[in-house]
Amino acid sequence: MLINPSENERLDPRVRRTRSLILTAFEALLTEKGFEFISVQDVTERAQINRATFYAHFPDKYALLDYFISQAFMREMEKRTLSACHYSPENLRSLILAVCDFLARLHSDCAQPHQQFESLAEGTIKNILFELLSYWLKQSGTKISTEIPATVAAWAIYGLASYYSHSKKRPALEKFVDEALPLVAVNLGQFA
Amino acid sequence: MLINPSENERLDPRVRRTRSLILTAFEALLTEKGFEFISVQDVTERAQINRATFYAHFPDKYALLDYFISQAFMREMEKRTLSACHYSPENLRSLILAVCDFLARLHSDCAQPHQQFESLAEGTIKNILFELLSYWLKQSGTKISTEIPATVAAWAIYGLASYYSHSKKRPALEKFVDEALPLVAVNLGQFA
DNA sequence: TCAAAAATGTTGGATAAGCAACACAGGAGA
DNA sequence: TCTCCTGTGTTGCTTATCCAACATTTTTGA
Repeated sequence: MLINPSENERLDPRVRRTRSLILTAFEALLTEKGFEFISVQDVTERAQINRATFYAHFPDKYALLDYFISQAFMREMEKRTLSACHYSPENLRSLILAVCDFLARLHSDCAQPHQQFESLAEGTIKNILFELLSYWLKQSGTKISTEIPATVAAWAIYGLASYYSHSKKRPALEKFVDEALPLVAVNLGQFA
Repeated sequence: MLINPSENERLDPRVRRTRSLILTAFEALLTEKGFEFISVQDVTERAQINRATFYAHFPDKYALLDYFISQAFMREMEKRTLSACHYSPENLRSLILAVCDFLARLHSDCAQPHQQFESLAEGTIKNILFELLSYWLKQSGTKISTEIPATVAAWAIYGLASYYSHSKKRPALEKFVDEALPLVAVNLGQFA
């Protein structure tokens, strides 16, 4: 529901190709040097596209990062079949697992994740989480506004994942999540 | 000399990309099914380009095969530094080795190399050989026309490679070439 | 043998990508 | 300070690609 697969398919093939070239180049550069050291020129040279073409798709490199994170995160959620779903404790558990996993991998894949990079990623991911949780809650036909509980849960989940992915010696993921799950579930369960 | 590297670089980036997409798709299809079973649609679908775009580059799939073989063969010759060169017995030996190698690999990489495929490839490769040998002979400033000796040698070399690549149990390549070399060398040596 | 389906080439008009040039902003170094 | 250099956005114009539609052939299979 968050992703519209047909939208992507009915896009002009040239647009699809260009975006994909940009994303691939950007991903490679992220593993090589920090986000702050990547210039638009770097990306366009690596992607073998014209610089003007880049600006036809993204206002600047920050928008590209946002798009990159969104794509990667949503693809991950799709893979775990969480996007077209509803609330349940099991689904919530899978979701938290997925976010922890994603964030941990993001940090290990990207060279020197710096402050700027982190906070941009955080905003993007929390937005998607908020949308997803709102969707879940609306599915269960609650009469109350979903905004508050979705916000609380989105922040809580991201906080857990951030804590997990930054821990020096990461605890066993499953155990960590099982311990944290009830705290988030109690906030959502009463609305769903 | 046979290849003009700058020509490829000053090409429109979109053209380079499209050709490369077509070649990659075609190569993959060749390993999967025989040339005769590959349609233009197959290629354009795999390459994710419009069918009309294909026809803007190649008149039909036979022209594509020609281009494909030329590219691959010339790249192979470039790699062995035979293209910008002159005649000498050692160079001739390397050349024969390269052709045998190329043809043998071509036959093992492509699914069911059929009659049509073979004769098209043969024509393309012999043309390139002819150009290369002519260039070699002209380098040595001979006064006599290079056409006859270049033709004889091109056919002889291709014949050797064809024989080699079709033999049931292929003899040791080096030994095979060393045995054949003098026969070709005697035809070229007197003109260079 | 015949009709349906699939592949081939071609066309005109729409659109994305490329290019060269520009003004501008920041940083490095003399 | 001044200049040089590199990166940023933007623009008008050109060109390659896309698309939908069409008439033909070729293949299929009933």
